[in-house]
Amino acid sequence: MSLDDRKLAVLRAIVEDYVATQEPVGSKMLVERHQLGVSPATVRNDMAVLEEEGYIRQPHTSAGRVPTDRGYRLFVDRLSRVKPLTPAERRAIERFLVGAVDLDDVVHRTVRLLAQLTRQVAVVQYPSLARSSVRHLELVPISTTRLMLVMIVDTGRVEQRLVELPGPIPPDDVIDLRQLVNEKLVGTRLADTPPLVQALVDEVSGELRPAMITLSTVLLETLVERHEERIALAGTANLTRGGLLDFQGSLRPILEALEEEVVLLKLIGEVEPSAMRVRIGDENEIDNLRATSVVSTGYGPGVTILGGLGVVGPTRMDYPSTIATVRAVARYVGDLLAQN
Amino acid sequence: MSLDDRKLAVLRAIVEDYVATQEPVGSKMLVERHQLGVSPATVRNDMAVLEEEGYIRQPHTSAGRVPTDRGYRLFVDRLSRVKPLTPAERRAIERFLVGAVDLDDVVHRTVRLLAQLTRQVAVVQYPSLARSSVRHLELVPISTTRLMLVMIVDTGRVEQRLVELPGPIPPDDVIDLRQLVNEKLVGTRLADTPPLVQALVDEVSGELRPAMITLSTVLLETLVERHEERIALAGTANLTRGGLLDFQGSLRPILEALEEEVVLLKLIGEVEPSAMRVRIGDENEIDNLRATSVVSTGYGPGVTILGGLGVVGPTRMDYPSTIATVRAVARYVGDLLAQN
DNA sequence: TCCTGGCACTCGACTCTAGCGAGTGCCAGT
DNA sequence: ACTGGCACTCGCTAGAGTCGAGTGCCAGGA
Repeated sequence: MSLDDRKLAVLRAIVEDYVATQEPVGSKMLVERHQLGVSPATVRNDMAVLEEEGYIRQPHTSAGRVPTDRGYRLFVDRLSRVKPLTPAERRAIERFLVGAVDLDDVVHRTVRLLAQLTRQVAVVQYPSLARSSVRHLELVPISTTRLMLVMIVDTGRVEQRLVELPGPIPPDDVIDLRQLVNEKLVGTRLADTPPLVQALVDEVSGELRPAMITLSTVLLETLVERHEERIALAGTANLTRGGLLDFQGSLRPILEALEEEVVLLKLIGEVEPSAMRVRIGDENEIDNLRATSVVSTGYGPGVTILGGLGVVGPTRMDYPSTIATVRAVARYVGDLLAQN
Repeated sequence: MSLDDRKLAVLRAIVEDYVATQEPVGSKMLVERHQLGVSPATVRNDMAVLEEEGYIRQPHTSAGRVPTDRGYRLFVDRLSRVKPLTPAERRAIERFLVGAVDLDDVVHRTVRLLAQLTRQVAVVQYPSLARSSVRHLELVPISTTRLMLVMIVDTGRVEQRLVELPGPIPPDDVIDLRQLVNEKLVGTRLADTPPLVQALVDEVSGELRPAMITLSTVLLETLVERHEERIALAGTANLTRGGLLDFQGSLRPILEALEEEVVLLKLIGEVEPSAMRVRIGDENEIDNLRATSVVSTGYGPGVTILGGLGVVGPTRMDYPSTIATVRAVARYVGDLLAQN
């Protein structure tokens, strides 16, 4: 059975009112606040149908209705238009991000901005290494048997790792090594480097070889195995808004989930290019976040995706605004990084 | 009026019981659980005195007593011995920190370890730049007018900044610049570099000079002005332990405070070498943390201090254990970094 | 066929009262 | 100086009563 237009309008009204007031909404209130053109009794009948279909539910008999996850889903998919940002918000984004001096700074400012604008928990992934390319590799001798490998990628990220060599190595050899790896690897995307690193080892012979083998191991580790994804988080204090009404009293599982980088990456990491992803309540794979909704997207210059960002909040959130804000911030950050 | 031994014993018992049970403790319970050798009535008299002196208070007439901040202070200063760690804890520390591959890894593991052992919010400052010394400076050309400055310090931290040159610069000049700054600055403590940087500028003449001036500005900024302190945080979920009893229901101000790096630095930054600092409730300078206690200390190899670390929890915390754990972790991390 | 006004009913939220009991302060006695 | 006894306080809990928002259903009307 499909829902007619009025029923959809009723659902929309319920979602909007509930998001605004945070209280179950009844038929009378509804006709008062929205011009539905029908009587409360009619609305009640519609509500009964909506409830049967699983879009809304009653917290207890004889209280108003509350949207279910399914109701929010329908609302997001078919009943809402993305709200355009206010000029003030637009200005806030620019003001906040102008003047960032390095990548760390950009990411930190972004995550705080997002938390502030949406009044929710914001998550921003650093540009993913796998999708970046090598700009420069530096080898700094620490002692005769130890090097520090510093890798600079085109998004501005810098990774370092200690290399324990199998034996002492003269300074000149370090210079040779540096030149070799730079020649072969600079400019390539990190996802494409593993075979090149292998080729590099095969090419080298003589006394440099053992050092190169060790170095290549560390390189591969840095590039691929330990996927060095980094994440910034802000706005956890926003979880306490609305008292204990959201999240039925226990912030615990949510805070726990937000501390796991792996979990966060899962939340905002697997993004289809430039698409918004909205996960409502039970749709989340992570059990601890079944009481929340996650709005996320990828960012990057043009169609390239460097990383993900998004917000986590109560299922009872203002989806149109949140989606608009997340999208706008993602676009802005993407462009900003493109200027690099 | 000074307190006799029994009154102190009573205070100690009250603190211990309250920390354990989280409930106001009455005279009867007290004599049952601790061998005080006197009757409840006597204890009541002692309690009356302790209350008059401001060490304990009654939540309401005819409930048990609860320690005040002042009571905890006396307890920490004079009534408790630092509890030695259990072998299990000691093992946990080693197991957790062995196998850290780089500085980031060390800090992350440390902060999680600390949060887990104390079951509170843990804060760890990255080794302070000011107290480290330069190991290597690298200049990577990004374009003809842009360089990336990468500074590696002896604690393993790596900082990068973009340098916008006043005009194009040939590759050879970059090499000269690199050599110059490395010659002069490698090995010096960052706190001592500003005059050296100045001297460097004065020494250079010719076409290199404008580039060197810009570079020196960025260097000084990185070294001093933007004090690039970094902080890691973990265990915020522990704030929700004990339901809403601690922090009288509102985590908000605490979460807000913990999101401010400046605030965190103030908390654990200004440490006297190897001394433990305990701030109880109202003793905290930060208003949002007046309901919490902070246990912190510095860490570093030997007597050198590289940074601070500590935990934030309810005033009602197990001070002896917490202090022991914080101290042990600080020592261990200090030694670990010394091996670098 | 669809909508509406009316009506009886449900049930959570709030208020009020009474009783319980842990805990206290005080006092007289040892 | 300590103790046992006693009257008192007051938060907590349980139960009863009331209120009212909101519902489902039904009969009548467009």
